[in-house]
Amino acid sequence: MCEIFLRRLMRKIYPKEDKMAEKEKYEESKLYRLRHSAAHVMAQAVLEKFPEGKVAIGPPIDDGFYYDFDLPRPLTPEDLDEIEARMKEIIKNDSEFIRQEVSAEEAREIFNGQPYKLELIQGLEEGGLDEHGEPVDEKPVISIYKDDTFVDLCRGPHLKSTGEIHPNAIKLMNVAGAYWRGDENKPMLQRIYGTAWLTPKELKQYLWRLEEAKKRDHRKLGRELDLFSVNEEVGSGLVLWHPKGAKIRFLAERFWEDEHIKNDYEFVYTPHIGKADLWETSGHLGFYAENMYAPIEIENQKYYLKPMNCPFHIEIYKTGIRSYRDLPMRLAEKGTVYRYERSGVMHGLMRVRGFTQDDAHHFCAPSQMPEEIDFVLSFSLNMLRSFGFDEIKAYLSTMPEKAVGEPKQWHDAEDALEAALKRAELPYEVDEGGGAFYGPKIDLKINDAIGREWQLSTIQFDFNLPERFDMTYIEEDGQPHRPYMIHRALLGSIERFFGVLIEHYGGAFPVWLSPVQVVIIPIADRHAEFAHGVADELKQAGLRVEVNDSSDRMNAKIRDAEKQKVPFMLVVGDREMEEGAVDVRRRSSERLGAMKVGEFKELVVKEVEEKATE
RNA sequence: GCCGAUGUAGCUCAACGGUAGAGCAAUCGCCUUGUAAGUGAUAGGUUAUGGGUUCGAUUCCCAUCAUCGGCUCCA
Repeated sequence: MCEIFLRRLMRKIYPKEDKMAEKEKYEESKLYRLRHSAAHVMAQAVLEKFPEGKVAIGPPIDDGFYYDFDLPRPLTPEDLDEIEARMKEIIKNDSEFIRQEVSAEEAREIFNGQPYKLELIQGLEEGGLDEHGEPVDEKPVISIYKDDTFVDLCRGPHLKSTGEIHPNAIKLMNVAGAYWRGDENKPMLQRIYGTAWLTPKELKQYLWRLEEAKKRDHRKLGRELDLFSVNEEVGSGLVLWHPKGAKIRFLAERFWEDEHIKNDYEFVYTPHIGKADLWETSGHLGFYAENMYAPIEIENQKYYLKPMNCPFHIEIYKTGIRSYRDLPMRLAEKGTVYRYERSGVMHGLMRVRGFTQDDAHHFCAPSQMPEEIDFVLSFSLNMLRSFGFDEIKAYLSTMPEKAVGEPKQWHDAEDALEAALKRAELPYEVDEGGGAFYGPKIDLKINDAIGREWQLSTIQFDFNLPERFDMTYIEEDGQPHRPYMIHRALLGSIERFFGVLIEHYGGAFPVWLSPVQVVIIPIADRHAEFAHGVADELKQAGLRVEVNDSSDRMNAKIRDAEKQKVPFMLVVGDREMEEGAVDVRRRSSERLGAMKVGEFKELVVKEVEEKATE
């Protein structure tokens, strides 16, 4: 899909309503004041250590706070320990936070020698920008907060005194570089991240949650479960799918394909490169060039690796005269695209340079549009739900200030999108003016098992490309008309989707997606033949089965299967052989006891069909 | 791309200015086992790559590449 050509030009952030309410609630909470206060305490500790240091800003954030500094040397982990220790002393001093309102002139006096603060003061004075560099309407009151020996330019609010911070409920986490005001042309500062909670118990729980998140990190599980790798020899951001990961992908894609066939999609295949002219026509070389790989030159022609599939699908559309009777046309392709990503941004499967989109383009007559939107939204939701994502939220982005196409087109499209959302009874937020310049869109985001939000699907209108490629169809009136075009990706990037899937399930995939569904564990050598017989029977039913006939102890085999997160373990020994049975154990450690092979087979086949999750 | 950290066996980690060691995994045996690790032996590394300093570098310095945590950007 043609995601955001002119995002920087067009993007206007409008606060989203319920996020807004949540944010306000947080900002009024004691926890927020505590974190803000902890940031001040930290800044004092840092300045004591580096008297010549310059302070920038230090707000509370989701799980804690940070503060940015300009310091004479890079901080080390030992420095953090020292700073944290000093913070605890400052807390024990229990000094009061004192607010004072000052004039800009007084503020400049107080923060003489602190260039970042002086810049902030100037911003406040001009009433133009707040501490995040965001525009503000009114000229704000300039306030300072003092505690112990530290004074900071600060809007507040704060705790009554530093003693309200529990010294064992704070922890400095790490140091990172951060640009002053987030601008990469401005100086790089050192940011210290800390976490802070009301009680030591909450801190402990938070650290435990971090550990849990680490355990389900898809990069770690990808290695442990032998799913994929990213290899230095091959190149950064280029994924190697190992047999087990590829098996999961195959199963997911097979389901995806079946669903598309059932829903009147037609599959197409398109090349990985295309001539410069194509990308000129599409506008990519104008707007997207910085994300594209350098051209390949052959016979005096420049070819570019495709960053998107749309131009090819459009060219397929254009190979014939299309009648309104042919529409809607739905062309789908799992198209592999390449986008240049800056070297520091790659992240496992989540952010890569080569990835496959489960892409499709819908071409329809304007009159068909509302129905087409309805269809594509419910199709997306079914797809996501099939993979076990039940918490889905939608984001509707509407016409930005600078946009192509008629406002009427836009509003019709937006209305259709919103109507579809309402019919789907989906919670959604509207990002007014947040659409790309070429059309409004719906993004679908899911919440994973530990509550993190991931964007997967996107459904985007495009009023730009049909124009650029001069696409037409013949209407009832016998005249050529411009079709509507919708880009959509349901899983998004298959690589990224896989990463989310791994983290959502912590590697314990539902049975229908498990690369190995059943491991059979013969207790002694004499049971191996029987075990293989059972395996064959299960394989006949389409199950993915392995027999662990190594000379390991049964316990070791169970441990191994558990670590590989195989959904079912079948122990077979003398008793089972006699009865033609298997002793069933789930990876959840639940023992289902002995059952006939046929009975077990039915159980698993049913779970596969139902796409059951545990 | 930027800031910082890191790069030692397949994995997780030791050690160190005098050319590397453990556990797990692997391989080969022995044991023939009842719901998360039986046991012995063997093999496995130009210490990411390329330079420099040094009598000597895996260790110190520089560059490159990659990874990690962030920033920026984003599917």
